[in-house]
Amino acid sequence: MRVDDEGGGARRVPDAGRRHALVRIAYRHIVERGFEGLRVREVAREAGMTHATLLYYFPTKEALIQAVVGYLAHEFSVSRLPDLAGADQGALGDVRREFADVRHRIRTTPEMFVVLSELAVRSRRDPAIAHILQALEAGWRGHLVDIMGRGVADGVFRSDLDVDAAALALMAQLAAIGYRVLGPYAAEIDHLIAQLAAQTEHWLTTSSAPSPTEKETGR
Amino acid sequence: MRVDDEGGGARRVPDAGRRHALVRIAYRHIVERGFEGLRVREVAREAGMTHATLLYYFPTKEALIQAVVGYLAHEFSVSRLPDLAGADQGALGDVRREFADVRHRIRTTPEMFVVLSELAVRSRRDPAIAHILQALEAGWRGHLVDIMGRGVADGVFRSDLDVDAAALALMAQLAAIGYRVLGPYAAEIDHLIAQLAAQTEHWLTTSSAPSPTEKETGR
Amino acid sequence: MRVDDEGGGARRVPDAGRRHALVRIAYRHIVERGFEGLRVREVAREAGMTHATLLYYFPTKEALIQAVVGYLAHEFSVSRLPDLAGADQGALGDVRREFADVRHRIRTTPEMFVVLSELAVRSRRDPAIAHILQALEAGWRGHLVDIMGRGVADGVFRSDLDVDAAALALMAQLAAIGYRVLGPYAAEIDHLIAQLAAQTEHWLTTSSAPSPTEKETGR
Amino acid sequence: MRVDDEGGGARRVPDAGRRHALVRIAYRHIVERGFEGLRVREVAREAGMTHATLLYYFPTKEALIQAVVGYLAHEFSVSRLPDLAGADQGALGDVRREFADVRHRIRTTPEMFVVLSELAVRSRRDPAIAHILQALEAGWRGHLVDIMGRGVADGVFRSDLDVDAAALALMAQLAAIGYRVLGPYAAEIDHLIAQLAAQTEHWLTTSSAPSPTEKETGR
DNA sequence: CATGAATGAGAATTCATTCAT
DNA sequence: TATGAATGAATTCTCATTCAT
Repeated sequence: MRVDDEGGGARRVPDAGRRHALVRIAYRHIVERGFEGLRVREVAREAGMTHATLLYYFPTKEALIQAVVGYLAHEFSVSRLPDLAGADQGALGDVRREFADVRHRIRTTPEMFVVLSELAVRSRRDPAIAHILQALEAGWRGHLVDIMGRGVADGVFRSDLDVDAAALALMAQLAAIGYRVLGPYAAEIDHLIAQLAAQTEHWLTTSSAPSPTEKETGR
Repeated sequence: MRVDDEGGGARRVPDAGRRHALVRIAYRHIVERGFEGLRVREVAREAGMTHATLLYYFPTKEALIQAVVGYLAHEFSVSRLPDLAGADQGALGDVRREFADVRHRIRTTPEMFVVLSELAVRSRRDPAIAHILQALEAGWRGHLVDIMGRGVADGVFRSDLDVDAAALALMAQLAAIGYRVLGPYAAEIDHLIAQLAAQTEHWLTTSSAPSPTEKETGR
Repeated sequence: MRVDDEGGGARRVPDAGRRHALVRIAYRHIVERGFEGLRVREVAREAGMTHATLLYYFPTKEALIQAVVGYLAHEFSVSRLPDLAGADQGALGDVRREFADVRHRIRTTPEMFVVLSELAVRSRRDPAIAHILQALEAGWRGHLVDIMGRGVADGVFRSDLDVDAAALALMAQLAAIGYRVLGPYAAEIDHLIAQLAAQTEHWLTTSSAPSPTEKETGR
Repeated sequence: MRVDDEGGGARRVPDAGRRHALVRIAYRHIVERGFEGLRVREVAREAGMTHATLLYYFPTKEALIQAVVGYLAHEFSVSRLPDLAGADQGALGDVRREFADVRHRIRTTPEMFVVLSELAVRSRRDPAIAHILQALEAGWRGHLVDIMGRGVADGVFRSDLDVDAAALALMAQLAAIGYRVLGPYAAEIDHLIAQLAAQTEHWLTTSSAPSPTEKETGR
């Protein structure tokens, strides 16, 4: 279980390296056993140290969790589809890309959504987590609002689009897709994404003729 | 703290009453502190008994949790909007009703969604919960597929509608709404519902030819 | 597991009957799970009553155990080989009969030895049990001393026999046979009995020529 | 897991020492209160630590018990009478030595028999204990068979001796002596030992012909 | 007689955390 | 840095016993 790795060079792994290793292990543990199943002893052992040493790097379990959350936030932002070289796709392309992104994430790093939902649940009781999650969402939302605004400005989206509402709806749908990774419908994820993408696109690109239905949903 | 409660008769409710009270208290605790924060001692104390007595009613903590899950499932099914007396609403009306239902639930029993998401997270590790949740979703999905099929048959929905995909998408959207109860966007829930409802309706009722023409038939 | 037995006659089993049933069940439980595994609830359930009712018959678990001990003592005394009609066997016959008895008991009611050894262990901490066991042994020992005395008087046994020591040794050997029921040598019990019987008889019936070895065992 | 134990140095005995101390205390507790009376809290307290610390050394109560059993097995094998320097005693001497051993053990470490009988009772439900006990007995039995065989080969024991049966009988007798430590006849142990030794020797050394003649060869 | 309900006094075990070295 | 040792606070669960009805 020891990690004697590095051969000759600088003898000991510097602070950051060990910390990072611990965070990644903790991350994986949360994926596998959930938040309530996270044990500092286990994480430490897997990292080749005792729990006492782990608590040297992270003075408290909470601190470790915070680091995991930070790690997740970072991973989330770098896990988008690599940019299609240069080409500007326009607002519609950007929306499509959002769906493509979520599909890409589900394919490459599905555990991310597992942690994300654990986090979402936990955020209700943990303000620190709530704060980070909120920041994440706020940034994303702004991004979507931008896209919507651009789409309207470019005449690609319907002129009467409620930019905020559309962004909100898109975000909710994309999130909903992520939550499905967990459930028994994982196999149908691609269908779901295609369907939601089609519906969204259809809505966004329909010309403005106002249908009377839109305002009457509730009873 | 005693719960000599309800009923009209005279005798003490011997079993079911106490059990039910315990389940409701446990339910509330899960809402407030999450699954991992559920403590039999706390629940028992709040019910005016010792934890030993609680374990008399529920031989194990797990049994209590199962009862809570059962309670939730039941509550979920009875928490729909009361039926609009007799009147058949048609498929479109049924879809609208789904959105209305979710809004109604969010207004009257928002905690339900809290427990539901705790459950969803927990179901990944607890087969018993996974099973119940799955049954719940399967039933719901069948219901939505029915609606979609009826809508197509009645000519109210587009003739080329992918019934299964549409149901799946609708379910995801409705769930997405529920998940939002937790987050910081609670205030915008109504907007979100309206938007998703509009988009969905728009998609469903568009005639097959990708023309901008919209036809509205439902009442 | 219910014990609805008796058909029409006197409706309820009188005190003694129920008590006896409970004792027998408890006895069996001790055989199967040992003293520390005895649970009043289990015994009661098997008797078709609640533990509260059992504690009505036996005010305390200890009282139930005492009753079991009494039952055992009684069973032990009636479990001897049925008398060989009338015929007086003489002292040697009596000794043989002791060995035959122990073999008979092992064949017919081996559990008795299980309980007996549980009891023996427990008697070290429970004076009440110790007392009963002691009475049992004292009676038995007296019986053996009688036999030995008679054997010497009749000239069947060696004239220099230490009656007390011989009785003590015989008792110890017979008990040792019983203890073997538990262990892995159960299959060899018959050999063991035969061997010990032969050795004992040989000793008892050897003529008195005093061998110098007898006094030099210890170092 | 470190084993820096005692040598001569200065350091505190880090691991083995404490563990050993705990085992000895537990051993004593079993002697005094039996297996069912063993409480980790008590043992820990007596060792000057909290029960949590004890469970640091022995992750489970069962582990502690196993250690006690191991300790007993070890103690049992070293508790024999110290060898009479060099001198070969012959088979008869070996048999005598067995009796002398049991007397020695009863004098110096009578508790051993207490634990042994607790163990014997418990072994019926605990395969781990059964296994150890069995190994102990098997080894002992082999030893006795050896002695018997040698005795016959050397012409010291009767030529028609059933070596296996005699060993079995001897083992049972020696065990019988041990069991007596518990009971109220402790005072007579020496008589018992002498008597059984005499009977055994008498049997072993009688010449084959069922004649009353006795021949003594051993020193 | 009989019982359902309630309870208290433990029991073992878990786990994050502290601390001297 | 790193760790072994120690701990306390909590947690679930067990079980004999009590008691009102």
